[in-house]
Amino acid sequence: MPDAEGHPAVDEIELVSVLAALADPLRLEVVQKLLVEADGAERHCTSFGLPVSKSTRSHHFKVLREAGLIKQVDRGNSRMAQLRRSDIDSRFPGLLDAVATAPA
Amino acid sequence: MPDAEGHPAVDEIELVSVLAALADPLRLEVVQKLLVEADGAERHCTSFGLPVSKSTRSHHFKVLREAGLIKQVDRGNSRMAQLRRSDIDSRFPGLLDAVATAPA
DNA sequence: CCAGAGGTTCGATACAATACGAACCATGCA
DNA sequence: TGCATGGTTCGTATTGTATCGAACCTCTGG
Repeated sequence: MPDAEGHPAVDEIELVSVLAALADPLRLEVVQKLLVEADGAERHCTSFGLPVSKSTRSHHFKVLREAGLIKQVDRGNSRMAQLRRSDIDSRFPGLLDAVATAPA
Repeated sequence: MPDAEGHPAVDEIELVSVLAALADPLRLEVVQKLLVEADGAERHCTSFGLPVSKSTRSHHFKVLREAGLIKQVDRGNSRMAQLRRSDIDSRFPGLLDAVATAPA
Protein backbone atom coordinates (compact mmCIF):
# COMPACT_ATOMS: atom_id res chain seq x y z
CA MET A 1 0.00 0.00 0.00
CA PRO A 2 1.47 3.34 -1.01
CA ASP A 3 2.11 5.84 1.75
CA ALA A 4 0.26 9.11 2.21
CA GLU A 5 2.32 10.91 -0.41
CA GLY A 6 1.78 8.15 -2.97
CA HIS A 7 5.10 6.34 -2.73
CA PRO A 8 4.71 2.58 -3.21
CA ALA A 9 6.63 0.19 -0.98
CA VAL A 10 9.57 -1.61 -2.55
CA ASP A 11 7.74 -4.87 -3.12
CA GLU A 12 4.82 -3.01 -4.66
CA ILE A 13 6.88 -1.49 -7.46
CA GLU A 14 5.69 -2.97 -10.74
CA LEU A 15 7.99 -3.46 -13.68
CA VAL A 16 5.32 -2.40 -16.17
CA SER A 17 4.70 0.81 -14.25
CA VAL A 18 8.39 1.60 -14.10
CA LEU A 19 8.77 0.99 -17.81
CA ALA A 20 5.68 3.07 -18.57
CA ALA A 21 7.06 5.89 -16.47
CA LEU A 22 10.37 5.74 -18.31
CA ALA A 23 8.67 5.55 -21.70
CA ASP A 24 8.10 9.31 -21.83
CA PRO A 25 10.97 11.49 -23.13
CA LEU A 26 10.64 14.11 -20.40
CA ARG A 27 10.45 11.61 -17.57
CA LEU A 28 13.34 9.59 -18.96
CA GLU A 29 15.36 12.78 -19.09
CA VAL A 30 14.60 13.48 -15.44
CA VAL A 31 15.64 10.00 -14.35
CA GLN A 32 18.80 10.10 -16.43
CA LYS A 33 19.74 13.44 -14.91
CA LEU A 34 19.20 12.01 -11.46
CA LEU A 35 21.31 8.99 -12.36
CA VAL A 36 24.43 11.06 -12.95
CA GLU A 37 24.04 12.75 -9.56
CA ALA A 38 25.59 11.32 -6.43
CA ASP A 39 23.53 8.58 -4.82
CA GLY A 40 20.79 10.07 -2.65
CA ALA A 41 21.15 13.51 -4.17
CA GLU A 42 18.12 15.77 -4.20
CA ARG A 43 17.09 18.18 -6.86
CA HIS A 44 14.45 20.82 -7.17
CA CYS A 45 11.63 19.71 -9.44
CA THR A 46 12.08 22.99 -11.26
CA SER A 47 15.80 22.47 -11.83
CA PHE A 48 15.37 20.11 -14.74
CA GLY A 49 14.25 22.82 -17.10
CA LEU A 50 11.35 20.88 -18.54
CA PRO A 51 9.68 22.82 -21.36
CA VAL A 52 6.16 22.43 -19.98
CA SER A 53 3.80 24.26 -17.69
CA LYS A 54 4.01 23.68 -13.97
CA SER A 55 0.81 21.65 -13.91
CA THR A 56 2.21 19.31 -16.54
CA ARG A 57 5.48 19.10 -14.63
CA SER A 58 3.56 18.19 -11.52
CA HIS A 59 1.80 15.47 -13.48
CA HIS A 60 5.05 13.91 -14.69
CA PHE A 61 6.56 13.89 -11.22
CA LYS A 62 3.42 12.26 -9.94
CA VAL A 63 3.81 9.46 -12.49
CA LEU A 64 7.44 8.97 -11.47
CA ARG A 65 6.49 9.01 -7.81
CA GLU A 66 3.63 6.54 -8.14
CA ALA A 67 5.74 4.22 -10.24
CA GLY A 68 8.26 4.15 -7.39
CA LEU A 69 11.13 5.73 -9.27
CA ILE A 70 11.48 8.86 -7.18
CA LYS A 71 10.77 10.02 -3.68
CA GLN A 72 9.49 13.54 -3.19
CA VAL A 73 10.48 15.26 0.02
CA ASP A 74 8.94 18.43 1.33
CA ARG A 75 11.56 21.04 2.07
CA GLY A 76 9.43 23.82 3.45
CA ASN A 77 8.38 25.89 0.51
CA SER A 78 9.63 23.68 -2.30
CA ARG A 79 9.76 19.99 -2.99
CA MET A 80 12.83 17.92 -3.74
CA ALA A 81 13.05 14.90 -6.01
CA GLN A 82 15.28 12.02 -5.06
CA LEU A 83 15.87 8.86 -7.10
CA ARG A 84 14.98 5.65 -5.24
CA ARG A 85 18.17 4.09 -6.49
CA SER A 86 18.63 1.31 -3.96
CA ASP A 87 14.94 0.41 -3.98
CA ILE A 88 14.85 -0.03 -7.73
CA ASP A 89 18.24 -1.74 -7.69
CA SER A 90 17.09 -4.28 -5.17
CA ARG A 91 13.88 -5.03 -7.02
CA PHE A 92 15.11 -4.82 -10.62
CA PRO A 93 18.88 -5.28 -10.48
CA GLY A 94 20.67 -3.74 -13.42
CA LEU A 95 17.73 -1.82 -14.79
CA LEU A 96 18.87 1.64 -13.78
CA ASP A 97 22.45 0.85 -14.73
CA ALA A 98 21.24 0.03 -18.21
CA VAL A 99 19.28 3.26 -18.39
CA ALA A 100 22.25 5.20 -17.06
CA THR A 101 24.74 3.87 -19.59
CA ALA A 102 22.40 4.00 -22.58
CA PRO A 103 23.58 6.08 -25.56
CA ALA A 104 22.14 9.55 -25.79
CA MET B 1 17.26 3.34 -41.80
CA PRO B 2 14.97 0.40 -41.11
CA ASP B 3 15.00 -2.43 -43.62
CA ALA B 4 12.10 -3.40 -45.85
CA GLU B 5 10.36 -5.35 -43.11
CA GLY B 6 10.66 -2.48 -40.64
CA HIS B 7 13.58 -3.70 -38.54
CA PRO B 8 15.80 -0.82 -37.38
CA ALA B 9 19.57 -1.20 -37.50
CA VAL B 10 21.32 -1.69 -34.18
CA ASP B 11 22.48 1.91 -33.87
CA GLU B 12 19.01 3.14 -34.69
CA ILE B 13 17.36 1.43 -31.75
CA GLU B 14 16.08 4.13 -29.39
CA LEU B 15 15.89 3.60 -25.66
CA VAL B 16 12.58 5.43 -25.40
CA SER B 17 11.06 3.27 -28.11
CA VAL B 18 12.27 0.09 -26.44
CA LEU B 19 10.88 1.20 -23.10
CA ALA B 20 7.59 2.21 -24.71
CA ALA B 21 7.35 -1.17 -26.41
CA LEU B 22 7.95 -2.94 -23.10
CA ALA B 23 5.48 -0.72 -21.26
CA ASP B 24 2.51 -2.75 -22.46
CA PRO B 25 1.59 -5.86 -20.44
CA LEU B 26 1.06 -8.08 -23.48
CA ARG B 27 4.27 -7.04 -25.18
CA LEU B 28 6.26 -7.37 -21.98
CA GLU B 29 4.86 -10.87 -21.62
CA VAL B 30 5.99 -11.76 -25.13
CA VAL B 31 9.51 -10.49 -24.51
CA GLN B 32 9.77 -12.24 -21.16
CA LYS B 33 8.67 -15.49 -22.75
CA LEU B 34 11.29 -15.08 -25.43
CA LEU B 35 13.90 -14.35 -22.77
CA VAL B 36 13.54 -17.77 -21.17
CA GLU B 37 14.03 -19.47 -24.51
CA ALA B 38 17.42 -20.45 -25.82
CA ASP B 39 19.28 -17.62 -27.50
CA GLY B 40 18.16 -17.23 -31.08
CA ALA B 41 15.07 -19.34 -30.58
CA GLU B 42 12.09 -18.69 -32.82
CA ARG B 43 8.47 -18.86 -31.88
CA HIS B 44 5.22 -18.66 -33.74
CA CYS B 45 3.48 -15.35 -33.19
CA THR B 46 0.39 -17.35 -32.33
CA SER B 47 2.17 -19.49 -29.74
CA PHE B 48 2.06 -16.86 -27.02
CA GLY B 49 -1.64 -17.24 -26.44
CA LEU B 50 -2.37 -13.54 -26.35
CA PRO B 51 -6.01 -12.91 -25.50
CA VAL B 52 -6.61 -10.54 -28.40
CA SER B 53 -7.76 -10.71 -31.98
CA LYS B 54 -5.23 -11.42 -34.69
CA SER B 55 -5.27 -7.85 -35.93
CA THR B 56 -4.38 -6.60 -32.48
CA ARG B 57 -1.70 -9.26 -32.16
CA SER B 58 -0.26 -8.13 -35.46
CA HIS B 59 -0.21 -4.57 -34.14
CA HIS B 60 1.74 -5.51 -31.01
CA PHE B 61 4.32 -7.47 -32.96
CA LYS B 62 4.72 -4.50 -35.26
CA VAL B 63 5.50 -2.28 -32.27
CA LEU B 64 8.05 -4.79 -30.99
CA ARG B 65 9.57 -5.11 -34.44
CA GLU B 66 9.83 -1.36 -35.08
CA ALA B 67 11.29 -0.79 -31.64
CA GLY B 68 14.04 -3.26 -32.54
CA LEU B 69 13.21 -5.83 -29.91
CA ILE B 70 12.31 -8.68 -32.20
CA LYS B 71 13.04 -9.88 -35.68
CA GLN B 72 10.27 -11.40 -37.70
CA VAL B 73 11.24 -14.06 -40.18
CA ASP B 74 9.03 -15.40 -42.92
CA ARG B 75 8.79 -19.15 -42.79
CA GLY B 76 6.66 -19.82 -45.79
CA ASN B 77 3.13 -19.70 -44.61
CA SER B 78 3.69 -18.39 -41.12
CA ARG B 79 5.97 -15.90 -39.46
CA MET B 80 8.39 -16.49 -36.60
CA ALA B 81 9.39 -14.08 -33.89
CA GLN B 82 12.95 -13.99 -32.67
CA LEU B 83 14.34 -11.82 -29.89
CA ARG B 84 17.20 -9.54 -31.01
CA ARG B 85 19.06 -10.46 -27.87
CA SER B 86 22.60 -9.61 -28.91
CA ASP B 87 21.56 -6.40 -30.66
CA ILE B 88 19.80 -5.07 -27.58
CA ASP B 89 22.55 -6.34 -25.33
CA SER B 90 25.22 -4.53 -27.29
CA ARG B 91 23.28 -1.29 -27.37
CA PHE B 92 21.74 -1.34 -23.88
CA PRO B 93 23.85 -3.75 -21.82
CA GLY B 94 21.99 -5.26 -18.91
CA LEU B 95 18.57 -4.06 -19.92
CA LEU B 96 17.18 -7.41 -21.02
CA ASP B 97 18.86 -9.17 -18.11
CA ALA B 98 17.00 -6.85 -15.77
CA VAL B 99 13.73 -7.56 -17.55
CA ALA B 100 14.44 -11.29 -17.51
CA THR B 101 15.13 -11.49 -13.80
CA ALA B 102 12.34 -9.14 -12.72
CA PRO B 103 9.80 -10.55 -10.26
CA ALA B 104 6.55 -11.73 -11.76
C1' DC C 1 -0.23 40.63 7.50
C1' DC C 2 0.31 40.34 2.80
C1' DA C 3 2.53 39.35 -1.63
C1' DG C 4 5.01 36.07 -4.25
C1' DA C 5 6.98 31.53 -5.25
C1' DG C 6 6.41 26.49 -5.58
C1' DG C 7 3.01 22.59 -6.11
C1' DT C 8 -1.29 20.33 -6.51
C1' DT C 9 -5.85 19.72 -8.34
C1' DC C 10 -9.55 20.29 -11.59
C1' DG C 11 -11.74 20.68 -16.02
C1' DA C 12 -11.11 20.90 -20.87
C1' DT C 13 -8.88 19.66 -25.03
C1' DA C 14 -6.08 17.36 -28.32
C1' DC C 15 -3.67 13.55 -29.55
C1' DA C 16 -2.01 8.76 -29.27
C1' DA C 17 -2.77 3.92 -28.17
C1' DT C 18 -5.54 -0.21 -27.83
C1' DA C 19 -8.94 -2.95 -29.62
C1' DC C 20 -12.07 -5.02 -32.94
C1' DG C 21 -14.10 -6.81 -37.41
C1' DA C 22 -13.92 -6.91 -42.29
C1' DA C 23 -11.38 -7.06 -46.33
C1' DC C 24 -7.41 -8.50 -48.42
C1' DC C 25 -2.88 -10.95 -49.64
C1' DA C 26 0.08 -14.57 -49.47
C1' DT C 27 1.50 -19.58 -48.84
C1' DG C 28 0.73 -24.46 -48.66
C1' DC C 29 -1.98 -28.45 -49.36
C1' DA C 30 -5.57 -31.34 -51.13
C1' DT D 1 -7.67 -24.97 -58.92
C1' DG D 2 -9.85 -24.28 -54.84
C1' DC D 3 -9.62 -23.45 -50.03
C1' DA D 4 -8.01 -23.12 -45.37
C1' DT D 5 -4.38 -20.87 -42.54
C1' DG D 6 -1.54 -17.05 -40.91
C1' DG D 7 -0.65 -11.97 -41.31
C1' DT D 8 -1.33 -7.40 -42.66
C1' DT D 9 -4.07 -3.30 -43.52
C1' DC D 10 -7.95 -0.29 -43.00
C1' DG D 11 -11.65 2.11 -40.73
C1' DT D 12 -13.49 2.99 -36.43
C1' DA D 13 -14.78 3.16 -31.50
C1' DT D 14 -12.97 3.49 -27.07
C1' DT D 15 -9.81 4.51 -23.88
C1' DG D 16 -5.77 6.67 -22.03
C1' DT D 17 -2.17 10.22 -21.95
C1' DA D 18 -0.11 14.86 -22.42
C1' DT D 19 -1.02 19.40 -22.16
C1' DC D 20 -2.72 23.79 -20.64
C1' DG D 21 -4.91 27.57 -17.71
C1' DA D 22 -7.36 28.77 -13.65
C1' DA D 23 -8.16 28.19 -8.90
C1' DC D 24 -6.37 26.94 -4.65
C1' DC D 25 -3.06 25.71 -0.76
C1' DT D 26 1.26 26.40 1.91
C1' DC D 27 5.36 28.28 3.13
C1' DT D 28 8.76 32.25 3.02
C1' DG D 29 10.23 36.85 3.29
C1' DG D 30 9.46 41.47 3.55
